[in-house]
Amino acid sequence: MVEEKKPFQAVGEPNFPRLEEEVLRFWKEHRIFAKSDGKEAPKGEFVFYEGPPTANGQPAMHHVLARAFKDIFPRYKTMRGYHVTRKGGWDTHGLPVEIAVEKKLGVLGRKSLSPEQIAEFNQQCREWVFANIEDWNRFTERMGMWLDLENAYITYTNEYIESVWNLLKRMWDRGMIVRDYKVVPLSPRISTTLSQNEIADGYREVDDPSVYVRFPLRLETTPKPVRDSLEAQGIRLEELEGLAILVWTTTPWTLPSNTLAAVHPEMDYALVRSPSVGYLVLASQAVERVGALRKEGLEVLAHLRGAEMEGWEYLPPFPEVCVELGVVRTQGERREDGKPVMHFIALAEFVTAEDGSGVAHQAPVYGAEDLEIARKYEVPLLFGTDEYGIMQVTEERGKFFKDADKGLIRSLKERGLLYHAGQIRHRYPFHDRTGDPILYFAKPSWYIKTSNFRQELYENNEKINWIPPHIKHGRFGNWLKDNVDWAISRERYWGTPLPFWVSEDGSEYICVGSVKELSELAGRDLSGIDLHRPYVDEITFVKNGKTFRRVPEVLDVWFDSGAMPYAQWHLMLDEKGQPLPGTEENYRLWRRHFPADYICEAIDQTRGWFYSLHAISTLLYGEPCFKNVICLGHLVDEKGHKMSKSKGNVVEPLPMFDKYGADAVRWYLFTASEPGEQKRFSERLVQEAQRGFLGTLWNVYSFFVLYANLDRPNLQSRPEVQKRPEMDRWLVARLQQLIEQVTERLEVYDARGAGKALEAFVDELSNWYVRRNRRRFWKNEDAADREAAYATLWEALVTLAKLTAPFTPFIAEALWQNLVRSVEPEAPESVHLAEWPEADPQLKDTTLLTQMGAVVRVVGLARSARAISGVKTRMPLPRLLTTAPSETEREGLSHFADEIAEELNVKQVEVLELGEEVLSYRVLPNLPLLGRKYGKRVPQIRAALAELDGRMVAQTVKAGRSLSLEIEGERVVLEPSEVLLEALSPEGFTAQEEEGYLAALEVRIDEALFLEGLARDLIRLVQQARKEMGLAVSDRIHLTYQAQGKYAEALRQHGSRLQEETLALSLLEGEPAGFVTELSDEEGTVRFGLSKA
RNA sequence: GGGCGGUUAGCUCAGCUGGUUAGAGCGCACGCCUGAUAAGCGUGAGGUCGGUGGUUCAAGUCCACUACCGCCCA
Repeated sequence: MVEEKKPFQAVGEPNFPRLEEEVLRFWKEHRIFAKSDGKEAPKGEFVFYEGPPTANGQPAMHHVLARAFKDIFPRYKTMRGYHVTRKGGWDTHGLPVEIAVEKKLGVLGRKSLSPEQIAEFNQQCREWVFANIEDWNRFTERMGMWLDLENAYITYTNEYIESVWNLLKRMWDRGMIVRDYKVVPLSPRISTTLSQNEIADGYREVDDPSVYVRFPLRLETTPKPVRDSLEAQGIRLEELEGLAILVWTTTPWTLPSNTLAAVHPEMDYALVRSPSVGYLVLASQAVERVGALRKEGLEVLAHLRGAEMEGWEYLPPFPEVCVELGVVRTQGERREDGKPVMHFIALAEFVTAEDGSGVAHQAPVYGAEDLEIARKYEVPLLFGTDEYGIMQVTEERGKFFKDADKGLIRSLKERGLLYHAGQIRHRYPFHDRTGDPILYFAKPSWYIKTSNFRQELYENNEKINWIPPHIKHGRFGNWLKDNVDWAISRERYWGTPLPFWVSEDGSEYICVGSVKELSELAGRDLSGIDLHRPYVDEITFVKNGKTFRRVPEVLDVWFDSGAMPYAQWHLMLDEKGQPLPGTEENYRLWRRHFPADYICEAIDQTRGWFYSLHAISTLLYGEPCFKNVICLGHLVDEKGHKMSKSKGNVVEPLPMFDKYGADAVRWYLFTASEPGEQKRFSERLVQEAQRGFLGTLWNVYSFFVLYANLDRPNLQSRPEVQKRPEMDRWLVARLQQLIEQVTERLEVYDARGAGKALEAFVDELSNWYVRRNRRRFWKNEDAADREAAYATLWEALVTLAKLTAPFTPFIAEALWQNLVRSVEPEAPESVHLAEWPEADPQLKDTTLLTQMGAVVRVVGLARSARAISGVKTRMPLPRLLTTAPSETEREGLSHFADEIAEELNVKQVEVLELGEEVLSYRVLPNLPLLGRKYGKRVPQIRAALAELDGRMVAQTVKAGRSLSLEIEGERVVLEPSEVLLEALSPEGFTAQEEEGYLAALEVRIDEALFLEGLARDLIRLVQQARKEMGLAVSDRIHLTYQAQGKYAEALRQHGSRLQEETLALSLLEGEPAGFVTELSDEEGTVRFGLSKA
């Protein structure tokens, strides 16, 4: 006999990693991703932007997190009938690449590389960028992320760069780009700009000078508020000969560059008399501390508010410097409007009096905050050093800046300006490669005037849906509110060159917006040229009789990535916003993919990609370029520590995939915590996810296949839902509910909420539906009932395959292939080509759902009661009394009384109506209702209710009558809905009660029940033996036995039941033959002999 | 120094607009089931909800202050 082919492929122990490899092979062979791309999309485009990672490092666990969230919604939307373009992208320029290459080459400063060296360096960068591209591609694919890697945009390509130039040109034309100074951290000597990252590790504790200097005030310029204030305090200005403001600094070498002295507008300042140096102004808070430095008492004569002193002029410590540097012609020169050019008191919020005198020396060349203030007061810059940190002024000229401190302090002393020179210990950054202290230095820089668009940036942000919501007005909103101009230039090599050409005399600039434009300027065709340095540097041209050269800087890489909505399609527009000739198709592609419906990255991108995207689109288009954004929290280790290579707590993704499967990792990441929260990650947690959700789902699936292969149900034509048993109709209703929940959650980008709904369903499916219905799948002679059961479970599993497809694409595919493709040859080739299920409201029987809810709840209570009683489940109990708070639920309990009885092994289930004899009740106020109505009287009402006879209240409520109470002489009438009744455990039962649900077991075991229990013991004994013999579940047997005592009696009464359960064709008393098993205890002894029929 | 987030059971996390006895999973202990079986299920113990003060009939939830942890910025 030829064995018939099984309807379904046998399902064994789950091996998720192997399953995933098979699914990957299937996808590849059948080009499923490409087919999903070509699938009909009646709902149009759902726009997704891939935030480009840099591929120069290894993909790590946090990339799995981002990629999982980037994958789930496009998959979902595709199933819902959208088309999703999943164009990959790579960020290729910038510092991380340069640093990696520098390390590799072992070069240090690159202050002045020759063009040949730049060419070589950039070539290395270009190669290095994709050092790990293979790993990235393999990893992306392996984790089940569908991304078009073949057509990925790459930021270093000429097309991309040209689009970036085009964007810059359009900003340039609108006057959005300016050149200004920016304070950057330099490594002096090599004069190389460092990044924050490079200096972050370089902080050291050092002793630096702490110097208090007198800046003599020019009394003739005393502001009126100061005059008035002093007068009111009885001080005459004329008497304050030699009055000086006391300024503090830790960088004496910057004193020659002083242009302002800053005070806090709200702070209180004191006018004091020093026995040693005369009149001084300093922060009141600092008076005692500063006096102590010179071991003298400072006598406070008057108080001034910081704001009053604004504009008060002083004589700087090195007044000759400003003339020497040619910034002004004479000392004390004034501007056309009569105001001083520099050297006056300014207001600044950042000033404190914690250290120093509460008056901050301002040398704007050497501090970012100082530069801000200088801009505000329109004060010029005094460059006391060059960009290598060499002093250019004073007698210390030619010295390294740090070495100038001593001489300058001596000089201050000679000039009679020094109040005190000491030392302070603080943290200061050093460049660890040169060992030099960092020099903060104002360098000319290119800016985009984003601060002019603060309002627009903020308003456009209002249109974006942020997940989690607090980012919108928190981290991102605040950042926009305090927006400062975007510094876009970098003195680097590997980046998009700034397309700005400057005339030789520095007076004219030209921004180039395309290769074609550059060709025209240069008078030759440049279409083949590499748009990187050094090649673009070599292009010069003459216009209006002047030779133009490119400025040396390259572009901030964040501009590269923020330009991807346009540059990924090589968008090229003219000044009117129309596509340049020949780029119409690019334009069309861009329009179709702008703005994005959804993007997702980790929280560190608020100031990175999220910002650059937002800034560019707001400035050029006046609208946001993404509508929904998930901002992921960081991944940390199990102890909440950052994962880092040095700590050795990094969890590699690929080994996790190989051990537990990508689905398990994905599931964990989706459901572990809110996406915006920091997530603790460890192998153990992934394992938990695998065992919990995926394992249970797999179990149900394998259960189905096991029995379906035996029974061969007809799944092509399934019985109508209305004609199926109630239990099936319940599962169908529950399934509709699930579809609604998952869909609703995914619509609002809540993967976790959807996942939780799936978990709850799978748990109920396994531990309620399958558990309760096992018998219907095994040896069920009732064909209609059996077919209904298979149909229902099959539908549930198929629907689950679809609902889980976006989350766990592999296991979903495995289910689909095995369950659907064999039954419905017309079905889509892959679950990922299937349509998202729609809930059928007709099938969602809410009454049934409520009733089954009560059943499950009561069963739980009864299990608890049984555990307390100590009587094991195998022993039948005569009766369960039960009730629930609502009429509907009580009906449900009656309706499913047989299910409950069987589940709990009780003979009878009795549902008690409200107010029945055996029940007593706790009477509680319905607080949400009563609280609003009675306020302060709630505690009294509560107390009064507790006094009442519960059964009487129950009867009143049952009759729909209101309840009358007497509270402190006043009558209070409560509606039936305003009180809650909770049934209490009746006397003489082992019971559990909770919120109105009750399960009370009658623990009384008579002879008949006892024998029945013993019979179940015997059944179990034989079943165990069958298993030990290695029989198949369908094998028939013959039984022989010898029994004494109660067991003999149990067999007499329940022998046929035993035969039925154990598939025994005969049960004969006699010498046990074949496989022998026995049992002996105080109830008697029994020996069985089993032989295969 | 500023901004944002977090702090709930041994661990990982829920807890909607304030409302009855604060939940889940894992772990632990105990038990059940035995034709989903080298699986499955249940029950139980375990929490002063970081702290203090306030608002309220009622606070894990709202307000103020504060401590600690994390991230970002300076």
